[in-house]
Amino acid sequence: MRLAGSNRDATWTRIRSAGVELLFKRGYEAMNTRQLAEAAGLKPGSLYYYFASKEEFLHRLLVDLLQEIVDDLEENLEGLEDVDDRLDAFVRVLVKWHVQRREETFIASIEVRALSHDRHQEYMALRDRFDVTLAQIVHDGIEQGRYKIKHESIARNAILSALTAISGWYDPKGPLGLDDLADDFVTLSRRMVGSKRRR
Amino acid sequence: MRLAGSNRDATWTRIRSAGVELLFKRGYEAMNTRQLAEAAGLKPGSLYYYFASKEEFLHRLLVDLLQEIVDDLEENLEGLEDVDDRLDAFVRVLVKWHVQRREETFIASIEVRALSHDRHQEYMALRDRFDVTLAQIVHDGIEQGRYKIKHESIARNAILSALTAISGWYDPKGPLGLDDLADDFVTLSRRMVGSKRRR
Amino acid sequence: MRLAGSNRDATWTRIRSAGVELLFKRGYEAMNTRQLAEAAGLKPGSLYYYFASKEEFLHRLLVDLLQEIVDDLEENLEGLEDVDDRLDAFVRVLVKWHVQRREETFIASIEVRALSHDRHQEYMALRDRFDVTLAQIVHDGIEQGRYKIKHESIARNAILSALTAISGWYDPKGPLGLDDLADDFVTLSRRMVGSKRRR
Amino acid sequence: MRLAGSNRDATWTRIRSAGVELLFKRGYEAMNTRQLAEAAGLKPGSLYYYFASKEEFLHRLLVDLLQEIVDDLEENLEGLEDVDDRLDAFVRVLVKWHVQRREETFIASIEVRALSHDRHQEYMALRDRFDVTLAQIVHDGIEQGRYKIKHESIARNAILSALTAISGWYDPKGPLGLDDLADDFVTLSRRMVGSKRRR
DNA sequence: CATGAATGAGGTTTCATTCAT
DNA sequence: CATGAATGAAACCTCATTCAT
Repeated sequence: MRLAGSNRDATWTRIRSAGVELLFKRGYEAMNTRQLAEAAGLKPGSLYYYFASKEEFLHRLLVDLLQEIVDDLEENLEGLEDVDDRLDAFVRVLVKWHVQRREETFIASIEVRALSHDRHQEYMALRDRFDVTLAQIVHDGIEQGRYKIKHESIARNAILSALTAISGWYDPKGPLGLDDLADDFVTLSRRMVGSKRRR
Repeated sequence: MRLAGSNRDATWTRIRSAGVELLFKRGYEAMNTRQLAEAAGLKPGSLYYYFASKEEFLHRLLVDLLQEIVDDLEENLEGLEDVDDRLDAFVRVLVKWHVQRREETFIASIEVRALSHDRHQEYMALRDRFDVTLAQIVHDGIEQGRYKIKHESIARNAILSALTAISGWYDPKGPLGLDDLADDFVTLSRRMVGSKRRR
Repeated sequence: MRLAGSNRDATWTRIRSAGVELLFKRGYEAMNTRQLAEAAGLKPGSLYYYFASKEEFLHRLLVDLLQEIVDDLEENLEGLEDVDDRLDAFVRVLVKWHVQRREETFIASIEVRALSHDRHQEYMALRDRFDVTLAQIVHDGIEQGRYKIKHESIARNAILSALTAISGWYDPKGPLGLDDLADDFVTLSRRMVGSKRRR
Repeated sequence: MRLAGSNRDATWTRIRSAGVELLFKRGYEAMNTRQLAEAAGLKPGSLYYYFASKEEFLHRLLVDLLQEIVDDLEENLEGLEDVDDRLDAFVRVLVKWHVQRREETFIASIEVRALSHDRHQEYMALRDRFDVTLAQIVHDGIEQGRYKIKHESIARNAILSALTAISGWYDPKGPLGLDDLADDFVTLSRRMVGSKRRR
């Protein structure tokens, strides 16, 4: 039966945020739909009015988030020509997402493995846009004689993994704020690629 | 009955390496004891002569590995006084382990969450030795005016996560060898801390 | 809210024919009310303005159909005295229904089991009229020395099951038409009871 | 844990016969694995040590039975040249199976629909051997001028469905024995195809 | 040591049905 | 009449683990 005042969007929001919390705390396999339902104030079966399967739920979370990040990234890089400007923007955007949407980015970094083959592929196709973007920046920097690196892929992976790891160690209740991280990561990244720019 | 020629150690070795492969490919929750037994050439029930529970198995894997790394690390740092020498050694040891024991280090990076509270604590206590060691190096470097860093914890976490992420992206069938990674990571780390040393 | 132009009878007709199709293709247990609602252009909850339960829906379908057949049968036998005439009429009526209302008769032949005890009884009481009618014909034929049969019940069941099985194998897109089946089944039935009549 | 004296084959036999009874009484969709387990003296999960899924269980039952029938049929037709002899043998074998393994043949006649596409196909491929065999007999009889039939497919389907329907109406506690049915069905079949042979 | 047989707890998912709107 | 939101019961199945043999 229908509870007075219940409504699709509000319920979905409850399910989503309960899901994020559970996934963050316990992980995909350890979280179960009973917990999710309870946290969202529903009975287990009712969840399936909002998603087709537990895995689809995870997938939607991950893809939606990634899409938001990719969009934001492209928007922020739009119009920037200088490689250092582009590197800075890239780093700042990623730091921001890993700090502000820490739980979700953490889930994404770990639970991609839980996706079925097809959904994994779809996710990865989107995720590749990150790597490609960074690869282009690094590559251009080198060609222009602005960056100095032995193996591009190593530097690129090091930068990217340092960024994505933020959600694993950052403590929002600690002394460091978003700006601290963004500034420092900009510095670290410039140093890693051997850029001359300091300010 | 007992298979001819089978003995405790040989069987344990089979279980262990089958477990590593399964944990690497599927993850702890997705791996089940049936698969493990089959891959080790046993029936499920027989596993329990070698461990008390699935979780204990994982724990042993992780702790044994970590102990080996910690031992190796301390051995390699032994006697080194200069911060740059110490940083180099730290980086080289970690790169080596994440390349040579790629699967196990990858498992460790992800499956710590599956450990029960107590075992998690125990593991983390040991793991902290890494951080403390690196923290000391970075701190000394700054005090000696050799390194230049705004927030130590940020740089430290960035270095450590770039190192531990290696097992996630490194492809042993690719063109890069251990030395390539070790050399490059030494360079990257020096740059990150702002060291002047170049060779 | 209410769709323009929708009215009780038209909607019921849609539900009924959607139900027949689904029951024919999937069977009672495999058909669900979501599919039924969708095929009828409604939401699941709305179905309950047209029936009290899924089982009642099935029951109504089966009983209504059976009643139509029984009525038709009695009408067609009305006034026929000769056993061969009566047998012919009996066979022709049943063939006609199993060809023209193939889906419904097929459903009836299989899904009676899904009815609750009481409804099953009610259905079977009506269904018995078939058997009784045929039994009477066969019995009279034997008494009159027109038919030659060892065990009446065997012949009766054989005839009846051959007739009801038509809806299981008849292909309306195949070469055989209603008349082909009716004529042949008349012949077959006469032969089975050992009637001398040939035309 | 293991109950004293339990053993694979004996348990499977219990599951199988419990399954046959339940499928006969309730049908595939209405029977559930809890009932099956209980009737077999097991807990539900233990069933899956004996089959991979409920559907696979049904499939195995049906295919095993069908294979036995087909084998028996071919054995009994072996060496028979005369069409009437062949028809007689065909009928006697089918009557025997539908009387002696009444429950299983009944299940088969109804629950084929519950099989998934692939398993349905496999089953049907085997089942076709019946039809082909009977078709050949009827066809030969006609060519030899021994049988007289208008549309072969109609007669063939009528004979086959009368035979398979036996398991639906035959009451083993009633007055009719296997021989009564076999003899009568031989007579009925000969009459249906218009054979001259009487004894 | 190892196996074969089974358990028990829990997992995800399905579905007929209800009822406020 | 119809929908939208949810329920509750039950379905099939998985799996770490136990223990007699």
